[in-house]
Amino acid sequence: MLEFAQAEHTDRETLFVEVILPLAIAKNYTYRVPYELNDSVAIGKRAVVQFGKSKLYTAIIAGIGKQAPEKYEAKYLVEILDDKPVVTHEQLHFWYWLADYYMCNVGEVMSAALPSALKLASETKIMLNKDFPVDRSTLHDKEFLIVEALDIQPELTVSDIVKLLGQKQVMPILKLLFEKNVINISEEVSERYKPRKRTFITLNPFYNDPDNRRELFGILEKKAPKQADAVLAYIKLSRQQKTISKNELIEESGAGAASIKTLIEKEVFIPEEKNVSRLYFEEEEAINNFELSEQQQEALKSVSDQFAEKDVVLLHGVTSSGKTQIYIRLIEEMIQTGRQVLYLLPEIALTTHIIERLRVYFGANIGVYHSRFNDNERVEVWQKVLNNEYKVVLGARSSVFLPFNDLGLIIVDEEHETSYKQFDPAPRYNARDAAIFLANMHGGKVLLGSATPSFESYYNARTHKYGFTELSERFGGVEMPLVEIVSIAEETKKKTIQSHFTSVLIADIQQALANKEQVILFQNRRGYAPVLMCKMCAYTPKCINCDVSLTFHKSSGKLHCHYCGYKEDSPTICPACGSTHLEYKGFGTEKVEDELSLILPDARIARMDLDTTRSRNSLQTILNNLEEKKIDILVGTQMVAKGLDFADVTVIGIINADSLLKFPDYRANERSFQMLAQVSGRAGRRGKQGKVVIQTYDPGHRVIKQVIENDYKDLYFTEMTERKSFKYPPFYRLINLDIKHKDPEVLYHQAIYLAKELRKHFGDERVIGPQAPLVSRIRNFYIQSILLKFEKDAISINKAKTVIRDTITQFQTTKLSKGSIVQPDVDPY
DNA sequence: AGCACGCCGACT
DNA sequence: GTCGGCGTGCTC
Repeated sequence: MLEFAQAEHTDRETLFVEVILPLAIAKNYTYRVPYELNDSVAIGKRAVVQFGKSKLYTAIIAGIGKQAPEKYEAKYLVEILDDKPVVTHEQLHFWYWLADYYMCNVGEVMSAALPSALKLASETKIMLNKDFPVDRSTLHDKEFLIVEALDIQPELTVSDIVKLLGQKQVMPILKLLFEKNVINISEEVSERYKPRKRTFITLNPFYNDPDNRRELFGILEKKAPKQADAVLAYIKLSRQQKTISKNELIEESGAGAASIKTLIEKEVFIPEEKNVSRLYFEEEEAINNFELSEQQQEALKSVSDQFAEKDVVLLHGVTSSGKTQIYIRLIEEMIQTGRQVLYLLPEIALTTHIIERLRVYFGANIGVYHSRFNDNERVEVWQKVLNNEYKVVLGARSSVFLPFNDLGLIIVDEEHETSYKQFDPAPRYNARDAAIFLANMHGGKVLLGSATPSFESYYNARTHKYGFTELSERFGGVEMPLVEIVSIAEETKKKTIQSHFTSVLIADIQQALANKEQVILFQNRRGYAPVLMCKMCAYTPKCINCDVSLTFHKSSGKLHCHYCGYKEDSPTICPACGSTHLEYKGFGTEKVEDELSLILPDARIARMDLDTTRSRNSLQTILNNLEEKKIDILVGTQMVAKGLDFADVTVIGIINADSLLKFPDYRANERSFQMLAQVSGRAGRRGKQGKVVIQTYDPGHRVIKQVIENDYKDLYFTEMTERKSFKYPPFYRLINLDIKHKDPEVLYHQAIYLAKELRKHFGDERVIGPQAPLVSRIRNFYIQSILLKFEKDAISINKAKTVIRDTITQFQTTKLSKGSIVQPDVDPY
């Protein structure tokens, strides 16, 4: 990779640098260093270079050499932006590894890794930073000129500024302006992270004194009994919990918001706005009660012990078992040794106040890195990590790209979360896997934590590649929910089932509603009915692009394709035979919602799926309504399974578990299991016993049994190693490809050709497809993936990559295709 | 990623 | 006869 060694040099020599450009190009380019910059060049610094006819880019110096290139005349680099490298040698190593592993260009990795403010290019947009009004008299002439121009035209590109100043060297000026907070650089219009605020109430310490308090009551009881109630309620609540929100107080006391407001004005109550989260309640409790239980202590010790031998340990802890507390102890230990810690969380979890809590705990040592932070903030974190000012970084997947010097520990929380994998632009990396490589590079350790570990991590743990530790009890005496399996077949026979709801489920829902508790119903299909079928000729409308049956949506009255979004009007007569006997088969969330409202007309029912949450704030609104108890029953798809914790949800109903159980491949089965376990884990909190009702035609199904017994640890493993009846046995790897073409015919031929090539190299049994699985994966004019069978050491994924790479290159030269080929992506599962 | 070059269809 | 579509190839 780094072909040039760092050169010893004097002023007189001509130096050449090899730079990484933030573009999807296959190789690095060499530039000539002007004499006066000889002393400034260093690996990891940013250089501004002209690439192509007129474009300027910020590149990273990846190597320095003295040899002039033979085949071409190297251009001079324009300028060096940094005094000190902004990218470390380790990072460069990491970039190259990532590019190789995920089959993309280093430039693409660079693009993903650097905050955009560090990547000034000619088309980069410059704006005034409105948050920081700056005293303009302190600006130099040229800076002033830029600021004035921005007054007239709020958005300028770097090229505009080049024209404005009549000079090529503008980057250093812009860099300075950025550092002075005068300008913003290319801030994406993405939604800014808005923490959710809630008002908390504390009693003025003045009234902690018994005499003062008595006096207060004396006055209030006569003049304002409602206010007296509020104060009493506060005192009552303060015995049970540490923090009291305004809403809780209103509810407990029966006094109105006005009374509380008056008390605040009288300075009896002191309000405080705090960021709160609706997600991950367990974290709050975890950090408030900081005594490790016996089981936690054992788990902590077990993790530490295993780190002596293993680089990675999987911590499997059921929902609410208090994994966070173990993380905190480990972080503390690591900081004491002076090494850095990276705490990875899935995107959504980061909006929580776990950040706040950890700040309290670790002070200014902790940094947060988040895609919804703006660029100024991101660059700030970058610099502080580089300067070793942050010992702990809490971040989403992109924080694996931060310039760590000495990473001792990476915690990957909710290790199974798919949001760790980046899908859309290359590099299509999984931060969990990248983290393992990263830690390894630094000689650090990785702790993977999850209540429902991913298949592959479980496998690695069971084969002793990873260490393994378990937390099987909920923390703080919270009971596991009761799980009841109800046979749909039996209730149908006894005629006790109404629509899709068994008598057991209805009874539980009614009980919950009577107790003013809430219910979540899970149905893993959106829309009204997934299939429309002609009763006469069995015709079903299919998507013109994707060849899957179209789902009927009652809300739009149309048939939708859930793969590509194609829509058409729902026919009233069969297009094939003209019959009017069309039948909706199966059911989705829309139908569940519809029919439940007939059975329970008084219940307030809401639906949460992709259709109801598409618009900007709708998800927020639904969650708020649920929390404020404006919703009694929430019907939803997988969305309801993810991290939603509400104290008053006591009943979870799984309308039809079978839709989760009959998937043909292990990976889908893994997901079903996780889904069931995650949904079930939501029932009951804070002293309330939860209940899970699973409706199924197949009560004896293994997966269901495992859920009841909470014994899924063996499930994965047995599925992987023993069961032969699965269509795709273990050790198959899904290799994600990204071959694009507008003509599905061409794609089809490419798919077949690719499979043929792979067969030639790996033998018939190892390659699945192309006909069934591979071709069915052609969607939206992409070949998305191919399945390969990997038996332990039999073939390396690298060989497969090489073959795929070669074959795909051939596509461009053979008559097979005129299509453009996008970088393939190997999914390391 | 941009951008130029070049080869084919539909227009003032 | 040209304008403009995008397929292809190159950028140090």
